[in-house]
Amino acid sequence: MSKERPTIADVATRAGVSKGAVSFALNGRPGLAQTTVDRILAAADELGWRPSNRARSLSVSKAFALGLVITRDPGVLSSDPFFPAFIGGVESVLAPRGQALVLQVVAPGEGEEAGYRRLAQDGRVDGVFLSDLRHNDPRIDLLTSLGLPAVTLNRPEVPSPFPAVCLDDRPGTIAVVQHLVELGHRRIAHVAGPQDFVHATARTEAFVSALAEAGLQPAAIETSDFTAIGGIESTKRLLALPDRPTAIVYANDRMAIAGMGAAQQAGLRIPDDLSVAGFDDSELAEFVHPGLTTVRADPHAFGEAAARTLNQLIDGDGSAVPDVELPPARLIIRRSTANLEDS
Amino acid sequence: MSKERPTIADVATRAGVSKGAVSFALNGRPGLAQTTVDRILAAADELGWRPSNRARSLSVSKAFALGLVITRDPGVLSSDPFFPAFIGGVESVLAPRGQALVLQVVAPGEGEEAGYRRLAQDGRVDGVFLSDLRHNDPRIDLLTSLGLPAVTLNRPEVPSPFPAVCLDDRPGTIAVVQHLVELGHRRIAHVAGPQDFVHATARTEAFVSALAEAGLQPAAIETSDFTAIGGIESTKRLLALPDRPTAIVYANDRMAIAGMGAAQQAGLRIPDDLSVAGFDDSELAEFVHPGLTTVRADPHAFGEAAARTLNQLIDGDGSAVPDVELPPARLIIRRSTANLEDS
DNA sequence: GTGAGCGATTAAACCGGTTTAAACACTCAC
DNA sequence: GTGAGTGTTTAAACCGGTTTAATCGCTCAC
Repeated sequence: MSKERPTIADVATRAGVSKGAVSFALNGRPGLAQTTVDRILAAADELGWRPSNRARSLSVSKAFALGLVITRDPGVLSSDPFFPAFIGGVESVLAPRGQALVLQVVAPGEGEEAGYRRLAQDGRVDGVFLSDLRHNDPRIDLLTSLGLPAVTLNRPEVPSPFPAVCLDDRPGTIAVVQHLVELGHRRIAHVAGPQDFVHATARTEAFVSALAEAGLQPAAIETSDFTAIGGIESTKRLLALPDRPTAIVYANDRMAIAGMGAAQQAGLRIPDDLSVAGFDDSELAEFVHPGLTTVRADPHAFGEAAARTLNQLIDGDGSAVPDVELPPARLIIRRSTANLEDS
Repeated sequence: MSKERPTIADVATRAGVSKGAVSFALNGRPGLAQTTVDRILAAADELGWRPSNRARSLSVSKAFALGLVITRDPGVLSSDPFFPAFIGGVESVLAPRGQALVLQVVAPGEGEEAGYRRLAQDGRVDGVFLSDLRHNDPRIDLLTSLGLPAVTLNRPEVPSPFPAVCLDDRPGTIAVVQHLVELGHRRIAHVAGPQDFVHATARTEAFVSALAEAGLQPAAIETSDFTAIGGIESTKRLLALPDRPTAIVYANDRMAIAGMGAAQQAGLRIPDDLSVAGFDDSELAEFVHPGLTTVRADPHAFGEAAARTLNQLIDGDGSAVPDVELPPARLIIRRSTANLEDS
């Protein structure tokens, strides 16, 4: 067998037609007799021919790939349960279509813009996912000026030229608060994520409004950074409060688990002395001691929906692509939250 | 300003030379007068021209991209501290060279081979990283037959056609065992990873031989799967042993943290009743309660070295690319290991 | 019998680079 | 003055597809 892979010309010769005819047959374009199409496809099959991505890329000016730029410190990225599952969902859409995923991990503030710019200018991708959406996110204007299609994960507050795929974090957060209120808690604090992230403020607002719904005020709100160390520091400050909260709602599991460790180290028993809830349902949440009450979304479905939407936008005829709303996150109750024994 | 990006023909016209001359100038090939080269580069600069990746890909038959296939359950992949940092290291090498990273996440046993095949046949990448190397790894033959260059992360026991980039896990494991022995432990157990992985057996063997060095036998060896749930089950079995071990060495942090939770749930105090050590130094290791004694490698450097080596192989003239040996992992002592109070 | 009309097919241009072989200009030796 | 040799430059082929415009063969109407 020859080592060289067959080209469209080989198929054409074999089927006794022109290159153009093969191209037409492959792409199912009308204007060819059915018998000819069959003959061409058979020839292609016998030769094991698959059209060259590179040649197609050049002639149709498409990359057949999508891009994901993760702007995050590698240390923080690890133990983030979102991206692996999200990427899995994306791939489940891309693979059957023969598309690829180009990934970039850049440190915050350092080369983020350059990352997108490179992806666009090198023509590496046909569109990108805009994850970790920020308020007044500069990337929206950047991508607009680069002419690179995009899909935002969650919805920016200002009208955006891009379709949004949304997984509402609020119902989950509200459920956590209601759960704690039902358990009798009245002094409930919140450790929030960085408030420049849309999903972080969404969780914070949901926390506040759910409390208000119950006629309560936040015991305190600490703005942290989603990291373990940040969670610990915030926790220490909360525990040092004159009127110590009886429950803490963290904006993610990592801060919650770390915060739980800090509380335990300070001699508090969980959940007897302090109830703790997280957000994400990361793998460890179930298995730390005590198991962490948290909120579980479906990042895999998120990835699927985002990929499908982005492809719609790319393939589209210019008509607007509708936003997608995913089913909200669910409360997962474990041992880290319990009845308030005495207030 | 025109929306169209300039092509090599535009630059040629502007500099008053032929397309070929521009190509020569760009690639620094000899045979052009210096003054001409300068003129061409100036023209390219003024036009803001950057050669099209797609066109180059087609004519030189290269993708200017590397591939990483992660064969892992997304649930297990999350909270794995290795890959984000590894990818960060890879990118730090690729970005300046204008290369991209194509990522695939596939579930174990499901489409792994297809993943590599697709990457190769679509000409998406010029080479791939072979991570989570297994014994008699079928991917080595697969890639050989696909003609796709590769670098193995760690060294297969059989001679391989690919260069290996190695981070020896043994010194770290040995250090853990020595540390425990010095603390007075004599009944030390091990929770291992799946023994088809090279790095898993390396840790197990190091565990056994380090104990032997101290004149000891393993209290028990549980083969687990690197997951939290697996770590818990193994831990329960170990704790139910007639001669319960006083220390457990886990093959990764995730199993260690989950195992620690299980032990605590069973009423054991750590480290008073049981010492626990992990492997990886994941973000949470420092912050769980008590802080986890573990072993820290440098996945970022691993990624850098792997990318550099793979590029050497791809760019190379066919001469052998030497294996790379990275500095071994270091022991990080925290609160989860302590003196044996009474034996 | 001729031309219009139509479906099927193809030749050739094109995408934007790289690379080969040939042409060119110039100097130098004999 | 001719030929060889050297250093520059270019025209054209090539990579492997897609796409446009033209051509071909055929039927049918008049």
